[in-house]
Amino acid sequence: MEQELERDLIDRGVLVDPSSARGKLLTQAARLFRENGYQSTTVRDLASAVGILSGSIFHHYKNKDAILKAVMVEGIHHTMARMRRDLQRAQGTTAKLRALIACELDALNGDWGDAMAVVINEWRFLSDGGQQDILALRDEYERMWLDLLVQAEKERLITASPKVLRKLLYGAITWTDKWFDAKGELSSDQLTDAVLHLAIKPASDP
Amino acid sequence: MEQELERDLIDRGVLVDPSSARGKLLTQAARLFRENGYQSTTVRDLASAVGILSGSIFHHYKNKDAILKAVMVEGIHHTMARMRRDLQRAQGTTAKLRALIACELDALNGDWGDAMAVVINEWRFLSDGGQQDILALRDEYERMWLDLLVQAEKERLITASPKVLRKLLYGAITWTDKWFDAKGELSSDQLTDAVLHLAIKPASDP
Amino acid sequence: MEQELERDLIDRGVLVDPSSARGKLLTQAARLFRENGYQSTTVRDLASAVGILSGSIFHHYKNKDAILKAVMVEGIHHTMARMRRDLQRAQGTTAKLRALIACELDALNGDWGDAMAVVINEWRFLSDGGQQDILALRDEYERMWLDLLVQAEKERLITASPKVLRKLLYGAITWTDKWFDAKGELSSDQLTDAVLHLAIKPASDP
Amino acid sequence: MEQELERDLIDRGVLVDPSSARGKLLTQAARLFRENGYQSTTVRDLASAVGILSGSIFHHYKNKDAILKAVMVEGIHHTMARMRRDLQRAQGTTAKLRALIACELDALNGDWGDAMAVVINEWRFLSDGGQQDILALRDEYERMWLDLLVQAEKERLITASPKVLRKLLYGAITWTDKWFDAKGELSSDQLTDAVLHLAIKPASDP
DNA sequence: TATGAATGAGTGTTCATTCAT
DNA sequence: AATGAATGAACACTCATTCAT
Repeated sequence: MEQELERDLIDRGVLVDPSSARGKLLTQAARLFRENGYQSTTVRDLASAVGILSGSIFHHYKNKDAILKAVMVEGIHHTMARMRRDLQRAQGTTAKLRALIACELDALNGDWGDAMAVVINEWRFLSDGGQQDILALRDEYERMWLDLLVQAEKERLITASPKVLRKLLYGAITWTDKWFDAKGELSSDQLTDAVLHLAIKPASDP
Repeated sequence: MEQELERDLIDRGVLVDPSSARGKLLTQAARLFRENGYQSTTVRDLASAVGILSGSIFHHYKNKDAILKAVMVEGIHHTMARMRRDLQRAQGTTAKLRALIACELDALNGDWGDAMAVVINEWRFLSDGGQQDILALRDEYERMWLDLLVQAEKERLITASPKVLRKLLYGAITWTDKWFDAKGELSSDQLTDAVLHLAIKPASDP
Repeated sequence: MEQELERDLIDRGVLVDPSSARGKLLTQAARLFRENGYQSTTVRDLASAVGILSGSIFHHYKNKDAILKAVMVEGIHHTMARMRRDLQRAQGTTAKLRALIACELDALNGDWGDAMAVVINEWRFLSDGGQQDILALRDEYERMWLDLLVQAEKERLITASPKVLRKLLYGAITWTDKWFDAKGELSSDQLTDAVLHLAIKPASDP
Repeated sequence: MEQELERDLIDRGVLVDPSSARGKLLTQAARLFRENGYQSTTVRDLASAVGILSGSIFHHYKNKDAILKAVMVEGIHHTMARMRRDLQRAQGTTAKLRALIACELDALNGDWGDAMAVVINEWRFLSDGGQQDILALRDEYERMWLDLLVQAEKERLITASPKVLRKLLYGAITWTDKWFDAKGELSSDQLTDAVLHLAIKPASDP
């Protein structure tokens, strides 16, 4: 199911084929950037992770910054594609909100979790130019959230302002990267519910 | 009032006098580490920010890592002192919870906001030894939060588990560093309330 | 003849080809270390002596210590190869002893004299790890001396204990590095005889 | 006995009083220079060894080079004084030669051994000016040896030329610093005899 | 004499990037 | 595409020396 989604994006040229040389490089870069940070990961580290020499990296990407940007673009595209699909499938505002939260949480844990973690944690190391280029993508991404929260506000599901709530939720969700362990006591579903209930209080029993 | 608190800590040797050479260095280091990140801030940057030459830095601190650690220790000590005081002043669990949230939010905006932001964002760049040393301090800090949330759970003010809720709140609060502007439309008080209501449902109108 | 010996060692990978980049670096390093000492020779000195920039040094050797170690290994290997060959050629204990003395004296004056002088004079600047690695080589080297001196003792050619005599001879021989001039009045042969007669009383006239 | 010799030299202003501040500094400098080498010993090391701060060193000596020179001057003066005395006491050329050897060996092991070891091992780190100044002292020292060896040659006690023999003996003797242990199996007396027999072969039994 | 903060040139080392092969 | 030697600017850190107090 997930693979279908990916295949489609690759075929349309949005994502890089992960079995290609560039794709392998991106996968390893995402992993290394997440594990050690962008600045602590050397071009040599990247090269040796994919089995080539450092000089060869620059046949694939102009410079290190371009690799960081490419990792981020992959991460955002992938997450957005899933969000669009899951949003459509869910019925009702609360269900849709739960879907978005689940997507964003899973984005940090699933196959493309490395890339999305890089978007969040290494953002400030992306060059100004790179940030500009990606900002449009992020705006589109955020609009999906805001539109839904505005709807939730109309339905009086939430009390805080959509903009503020979104940012608080974003912080809470992205920080899970630092502490949540999918194999621990707390399940992904329980975590999703916990986050959902930050925004929406469960209907009290009468 | 705030200054009294600080003066006391300085006199007791917990904090460095900010008017001393070491103090000035720490203040500037906190600012630069926050603005540009630990790794992107060079020792020469630090030196020129306090008007000395790079070699002189090492008369005050053994190495760059020691400066990072000192900044963090300052930040945590300062925040903890305020938390202890405000916790005592507040009456009732809800008020105490609001006090902790306010402290943590202010910790990122007040005079020592730079240092506290460094604790959060540059943690992984601190050497293993440094992390060990500070961990005890952080534990003490987190215990204040957990004890209060456990109490809130007993009083059925919160529904999520204290541990999970603390981490979600921590993420939401620390992320404000990236978007909240004290001079913007949203006041500090309003932000504090918004965070409080992530944890506690506002009392319903009778 | 000497060149054959060298060529063989290079082909077997024991020695570095002196016409390669690494080899040139080693030759110059040996010379500079001998002339100015290890600590007084900067990496920049080494680089400029072979016509590259300082950063490029580290493509060939991990660090400065590795260069020192490599110089020493070259020196010892070269000297040992000559000692083995000349020992085999000489007939009789006295002739063999003279051969060893000549080898050790020449080791400080010939093409690889710089490297051997570095072994003697810069030993204490080699890292502990490096010393460990080379110690095995030195042991092998010293065993050749000791075995011969033990034989000489059996034949009553020498009176002092082999161990003590070896050390006294070692000091006398290596110190020639500081005063002996091959182009001076005293010839190499005469010097060799002088050292030989420290150990062995010249045959009395009948 | 030894102390009388020292006291006399101190009173005549040749040596520095070891109980004075300068004297303590020199004693510690000799020890540190011997143990770690001149270049590896920092001015801070010297200062902390005598319990002062680094800046204060320069009230006693103009610079680090002056300390090295002072250590060497002490060492040579002390050794020469002993050599003069013991030479006078000994009767006969062989006895005198044995006395000189004993003096030079003891110079490396006795109270002033550190200083004399520094003369030998750190010589090349002394500035050119410093070397010039000390050379006269060393010449005087060496003349005592040469005069005696010339006499020994006349008496046909030795076969090698006095100049060459002196240098070979110097090498053999100074190298003992690296291996001889006064508490080991070999006694000082035995070592002295061993060195003596490098120069003079014991009369063979008829 | 002693202090200790400051100097400033210098050290070994790193690393993204280039380029002839 | 890939190599790998070379670049060169930058880095954290060292240390003999100075000097106002």
